[in-house]
Amino acid sequence: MREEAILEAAHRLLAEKGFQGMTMDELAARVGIAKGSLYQHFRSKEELLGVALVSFMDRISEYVDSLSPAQPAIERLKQTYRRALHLRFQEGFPDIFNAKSLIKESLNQQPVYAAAANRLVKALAGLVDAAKKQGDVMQDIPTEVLVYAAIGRMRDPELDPLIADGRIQPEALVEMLVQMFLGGVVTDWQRSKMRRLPAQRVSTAP
Amino acid sequence: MREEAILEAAHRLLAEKGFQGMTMDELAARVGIAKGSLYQHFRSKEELLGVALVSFMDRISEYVDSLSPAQPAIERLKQTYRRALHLRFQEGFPDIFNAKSLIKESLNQQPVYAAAANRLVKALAGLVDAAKKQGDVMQDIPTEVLVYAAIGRMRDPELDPLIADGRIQPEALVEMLVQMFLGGVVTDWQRSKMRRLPAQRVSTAP
DNA sequence: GTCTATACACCGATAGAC
DNA sequence: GTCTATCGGTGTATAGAC
Repeated sequence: MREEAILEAAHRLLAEKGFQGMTMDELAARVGIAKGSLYQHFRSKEELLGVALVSFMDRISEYVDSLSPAQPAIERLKQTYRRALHLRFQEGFPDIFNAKSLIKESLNQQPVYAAAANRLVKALAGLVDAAKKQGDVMQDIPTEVLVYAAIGRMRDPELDPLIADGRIQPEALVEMLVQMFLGGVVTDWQRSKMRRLPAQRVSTAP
Repeated sequence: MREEAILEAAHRLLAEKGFQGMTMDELAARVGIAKGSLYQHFRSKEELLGVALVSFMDRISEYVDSLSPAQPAIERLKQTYRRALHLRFQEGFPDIFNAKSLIKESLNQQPVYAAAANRLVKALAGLVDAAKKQGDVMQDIPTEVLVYAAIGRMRDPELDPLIADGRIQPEALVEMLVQMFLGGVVTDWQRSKMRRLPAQRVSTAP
């Protein structure tokens, strides 16, 4: 399908340059069609962004759903994080949630986008909640904070210099990131000194 | 000084919309001067970006230098992270290192930018190395990976939805982020099961 | 559906008066 | 130095032929 080719090119371009940096000219050139033809498939650049993000988020949601529930949730969480990091280093990872962005409003007006975002957050929250119940994730950080932090860590654009300059291999970096996210950076001794956080509530989505 | 006002407005605008999204029209409007006048202080938008990032990075570097060396390095690291998070929630946190960006080259051609970036990385690396020597930070993650991860976590744009929707207070979130970055998210029991990483080397900067 | 051509708006940067 | 006015280039979107 032609639209799939457009979406894949858009996905890469979005990860590279962001929404503002991606131009319809360059996108058309990469796909190998005329710029005007893009508008036969998508009504606007913003709609194109929405559809591209949906297809990307669905890939992760489907991956979560594909994992066997027999596995401990913490393992599924770890696998999902690894999977997202591999996607990120292979193809890039677009800016899925950008609250302050100029385009947030137009994205939220696209029902398919809102649905896909909700599905992804729910899938990850399910993993986190299950891992908490199984005693593998700390209780004192609210699930929603963990979920958004996890999504942020899948993207982590600040790590690009290390990769781009060839100073570390992506495979090695993936395992370090897994350990940092799940286990933190301090030693056991130092960790035992950290005090528990007071219970905090996160209000539900508006 | 007029230039300080421009830089402060630019700093906020960059954090909100990024380099591409910031326009000289809007910047001039926020400062309250005409667009043409901007070019009396900065030769181009790219130069303006460079100077704005320098002043921002220097604030963090100076904060690190201001901390008493009598304190354990892990405490100084924690304080620096808290300080950066407060900056981030109050004023925003610009995209300091964006390797894939279109403007990376022009930034690296500005000696003041390269010097400030180097100073910031060195300051944080000093803290991390000292904390490692004092036995408070795990040895099996290279210092440079920790430094870039820390910078990324100071920015963490994916957390904005929680704040923007008023679902959690920034002060509460700061402490959660500190705990997550330093201590990770898993329980003690689960953490004891994580295997140590093989020793990895990160090659020096080119 | 795909193309070329073009309309229309915006943005970075400059010119020139005050 | 600051202003207004404007140039040149670029980007989104559309029109119309094939």
